[in-house]
Amino acid sequence: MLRRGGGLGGREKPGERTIVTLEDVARAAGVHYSTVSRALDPDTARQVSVLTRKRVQAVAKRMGYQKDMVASGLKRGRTHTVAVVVGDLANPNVALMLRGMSNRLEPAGLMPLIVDTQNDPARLGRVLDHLLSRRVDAVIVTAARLSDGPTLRRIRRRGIPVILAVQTVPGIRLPAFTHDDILGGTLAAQHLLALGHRRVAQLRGPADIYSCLQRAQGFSQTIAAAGATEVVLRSSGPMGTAEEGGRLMGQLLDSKRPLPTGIFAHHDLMALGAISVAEERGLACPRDFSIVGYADLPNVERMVPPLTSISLAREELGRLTADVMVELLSSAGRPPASRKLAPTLVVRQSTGPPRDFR
Amino acid sequence: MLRRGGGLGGREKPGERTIVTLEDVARAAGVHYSTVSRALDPDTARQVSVLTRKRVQAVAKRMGYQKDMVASGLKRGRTHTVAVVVGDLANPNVALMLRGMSNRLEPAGLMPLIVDTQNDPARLGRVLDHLLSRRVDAVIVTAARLSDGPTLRRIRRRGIPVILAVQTVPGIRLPAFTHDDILGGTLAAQHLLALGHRRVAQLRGPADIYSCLQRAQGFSQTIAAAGATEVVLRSSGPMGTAEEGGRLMGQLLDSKRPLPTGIFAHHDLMALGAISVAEERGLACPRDFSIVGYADLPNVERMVPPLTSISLAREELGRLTADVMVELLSSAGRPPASRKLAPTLVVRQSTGPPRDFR
DNA sequence: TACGGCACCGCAAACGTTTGCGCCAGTCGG
DNA sequence: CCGACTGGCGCAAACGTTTGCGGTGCCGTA
Repeated sequence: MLRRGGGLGGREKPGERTIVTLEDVARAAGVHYSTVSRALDPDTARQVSVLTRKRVQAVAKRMGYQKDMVASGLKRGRTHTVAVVVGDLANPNVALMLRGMSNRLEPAGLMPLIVDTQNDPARLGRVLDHLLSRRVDAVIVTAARLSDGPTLRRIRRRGIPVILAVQTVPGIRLPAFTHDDILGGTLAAQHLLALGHRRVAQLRGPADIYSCLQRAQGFSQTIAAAGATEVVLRSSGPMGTAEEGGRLMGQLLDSKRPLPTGIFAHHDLMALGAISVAEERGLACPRDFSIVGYADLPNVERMVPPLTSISLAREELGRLTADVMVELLSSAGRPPASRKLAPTLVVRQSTGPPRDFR
Repeated sequence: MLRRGGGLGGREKPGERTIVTLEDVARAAGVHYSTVSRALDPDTARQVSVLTRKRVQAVAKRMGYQKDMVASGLKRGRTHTVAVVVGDLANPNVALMLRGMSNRLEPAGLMPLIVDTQNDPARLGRVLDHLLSRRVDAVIVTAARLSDGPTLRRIRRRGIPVILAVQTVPGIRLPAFTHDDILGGTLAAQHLLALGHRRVAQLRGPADIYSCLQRAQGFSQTIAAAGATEVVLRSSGPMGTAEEGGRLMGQLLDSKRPLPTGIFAHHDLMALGAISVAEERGLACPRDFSIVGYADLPNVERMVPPLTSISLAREELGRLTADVMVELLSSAGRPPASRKLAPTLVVRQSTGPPRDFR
């Protein structure tokens, strides 16, 4: 029985923290500790006779032995740990995806190491270096910006599996699991067109986020194909805040052109911010303009008005990514293929037929 | 230079994953690897002459050496890792607190291991065992239920520091950082009383969550002291869902007694669910009844009606807890004292003066 | 009886780092 | 000029696990 000092958590007693090692179990069971190691690992258990195996397992259980994953990690070079880099933990989108991911990683014995870059691209490199020094088995990056290509390639050269989720970077040779944002933009456009809108606006998210480019592309090309006119407002600030949405809406209202009747915001919060600003100026949604959001945030159906939005399967995306990672780490297999999840349009009350009023 | 196989992340090349060890650096610098170890650790750097120290540091940097935290952890018995057990990652309350916590732990070189019990009390024990086998330096439990006392005591006996956050358990000898929920309940009651409500109801959260008991206590005793009458509805389901709130509101409306004019819900979502159900029956808030929520969820001010709520300093609580943990782990100090953060009342439009209507 | 084969188990070397100990060459005081 | 001391560094033993290798016994067959 080995004792370590140092710990205290409310009471102070010298030399608490006793940990049971293989050797302790071995002594108690009257075998060599290598035998204990074999008896307790399902993969090698058949190398020891049924008799001693049972005995060792019983003793181990009685003594409360638990494998030291740190020592095991050092020896095997596998820590059963995967780094998950997120842009903002408090983003409900991210949180839901993490939940889906955790639910699949944990049963497989993999522990996610969740780190938050706080949407600061500069932190990605530092954070990844730190994670590598912790010898993570793999990395999942959910917050890749367009400028992160070099950093991602550098990590890949370290030889550990890297998977992208939610966000990807064009031209990078890494498996990516994302939402089909072109489709998302297309759905938004089709919905507005079907309602009869011919003059639309787009409130774009940051230009260094690929999914925003995709949303824009899907939307714009569908609008253009229908021969409708579109005005584009570009956000420069952080991703999807109500303030940004309000600011862009303000710009739209300040312009001399007639207000578009249909608006596509790249994020629900942007849509909500836009609605607030419009209401301050006496415009009502959906009476004076329709707006469709993106990401389908929780409780957005309880807002006023309940927001028509593009719904993303976030937990599902997390689960999918995790499943692929588990598969990749267990069977040393071929690199997995990227996949896109189809978003769906959820129609609520922020959209309706246009009413020309100017 | 040491090579390990196995990794692949999109490309397959045998024997990538090269990692630079102390020995590699030592060879390149012409010293023993123990000297390298000392030269690179600020605490021991003065044991090596300035000359070789500079040289070793330069070589290490040039070769891209990074300390293997796994090996270091094994040797030192300190993994610079703290377990953070949460009840539900996707809960915005939790996510914000985690953000606050991460922001303070990471600069101190501590990595949070976030695990989600999915509000399943039975998982707490298993999850903690797993974390202990990963040799975490400390544990922060943010999801303690009343029934978790024995499990928590068991972990504490393992000798590593345990701190409670958000939720605590009465009578346990562990430092806890929580919101002052008695005060929260009191504030809600005072607000309703000040508006003139004399007949109030309380939609309680689960009975095995201490903070709900505290909210109830603060509310009820304030109401009673004012001589007003209160009816209590008890939730049996999971914590703070809109469905639970709606169900309890239904019970309230079904009872023969006149509807209380002021309602205190133990969670914003419960309040929202209650409002929905009431509206289905033709009652409007705040015209027919006032309601005050709890936790002040993000965007709740954009709901209809904007919810009067008890606001909690979530990020602050996370930061505070993390700061204490950092202090506790660095200077092997005395056990820290518990602290309570004061919530505040945020008045919006779901509360107003009563209007007797039956 | 001899011997190949096999099942079971012990031995010891790793994995990469930390650290007590001890050696060596200086330096300084006596 | 000698002893004690000290700064700088190497040596090697840990930390707890995994695992190739080799050594026992035992069985079966020749």
